[in-house]
This record gives sequence, structure tokens and C-alpha cells, in this order.
Amino acid sequence: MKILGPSFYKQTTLEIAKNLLGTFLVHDSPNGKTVGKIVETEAYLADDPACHASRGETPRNKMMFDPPGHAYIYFIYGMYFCFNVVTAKKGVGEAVLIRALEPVEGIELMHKRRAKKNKGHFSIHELCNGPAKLVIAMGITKDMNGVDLSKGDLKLLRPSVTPDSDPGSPGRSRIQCGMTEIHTTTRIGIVQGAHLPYRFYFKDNPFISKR
DNA sequence: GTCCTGATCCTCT
DNA sequence: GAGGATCAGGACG
Repeated sequence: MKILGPSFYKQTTLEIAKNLLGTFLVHDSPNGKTVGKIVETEAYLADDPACHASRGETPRNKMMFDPPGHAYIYFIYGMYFCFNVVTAKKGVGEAVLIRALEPVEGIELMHKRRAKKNKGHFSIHELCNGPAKLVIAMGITKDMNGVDLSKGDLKLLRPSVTPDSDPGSPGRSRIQCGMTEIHTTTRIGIVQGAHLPYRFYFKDNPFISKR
């Protein structure tokens, strides 16, 4: 496994949203380690009315203007948090929302964290199939807003099959996606910019949030 | 299975 | 003061 470095973020936000599919989100917490494979993302661009940063910088969205590879975590609907990867160069507010993960490691811990919020029992497919769910399952907190995802306890990794400097190589696509096809649709739960085809997920993957 | 609602509070207007 | 990049549970069929 290899950390996603600066060269990965030289791509456009839409390319990053697609190429984050198949990479691994890792959190080393005091309670244990959890790992999930990213299977669903949404892109939010600077000139996109749905993007929090589209109307300029505010205290809430200022992390979106950080250099790429940082975390933007925001509070929504009075009780949930969503996790984004900042994607554009410093000063440009763009990000990719991580909408669903396929649990890979620390599945018991994910169950425990999700069960704390509500006493129901979840199938493995329901642990991380939504932006707020995966934040809970991974143990991500608002304190991690703005952290650098190439160092520290919360990291983005991918199989070290191809060099970091060649993120779009055919080799990588084969390894990362296997036979899996990437599906593109409009985004979930927004009104502004609802027609834009900025949602990406692995077709037929059982861990995505919505068909 | 689908649809509706309540929970709950920060953020920007 | 309104609204929001959500979720779970209940009603209904």
C-alpha cells in the first residue's frame, strides 16, 4: 500500500473523484484500526452551485481552500458529519465527498461504533453505505477537519502496484477496478446543480448508498 | 418493497 | 429564521 501523494492531486477534481474509487481510507484510532475501500464518490466544483465553496470562503468552508489532500469535514442536519477530500490547488474550493465504503478491516469495530448511535443490528452492507454512516463507522470526528491525509492517523492509500507519478496508467485501472465498471449519475440529495453528472460508483457493487 | 416523518443544530441570509 | 451533500423507523401495500 502506498500513500496518495501530491502527484495524484494534479488531476482535475472530476478525475480525482473517479480515481479515488478503489483506494483505501485508513484510520488508526486508539480503539483499533479500520479500513474501507472507496466505492462511491461525488465531485463538488468551484463553479458548481451545490458546492459549499461556490459562494466564497466562510469559516465553515475554509478547509476547502486548503491545498489538495486535506480533509474537509462538515456538520449537517443537526446530527451528522460528512467527509470530503480537498482536491484543487490552494485557494480554489473544490472537494470530493466520500459517499460509501466497502469495509475491509476492523469490521467488528465498525459494528460497535454504528451500534452506539442506534441499537439496531446492521448487515455488513449497511455499515458504510452513506456519507454519515461511514464517518461514524470509521470513527472520524470533526477534530479531523483540515488534517493532511498523507500523514497522521487518517490516510488515503492505494495498492503500490504503479508509481505515484502515474495515477492514470492503464495498469492502475486494471488493478484498481478489475472487471468493475465505473457508473456516472447525478448527485444525491441536492437541489442546486442537481442535473450535473458528478457522482461516480462501482457498478453492481453491493456497498454503494443507492442504485 | 416505497413513502413519510422526526431527530436535532450549525450556518448563512 | 430558514434550510441543509442524512438516517432510521414506522406506516402502508
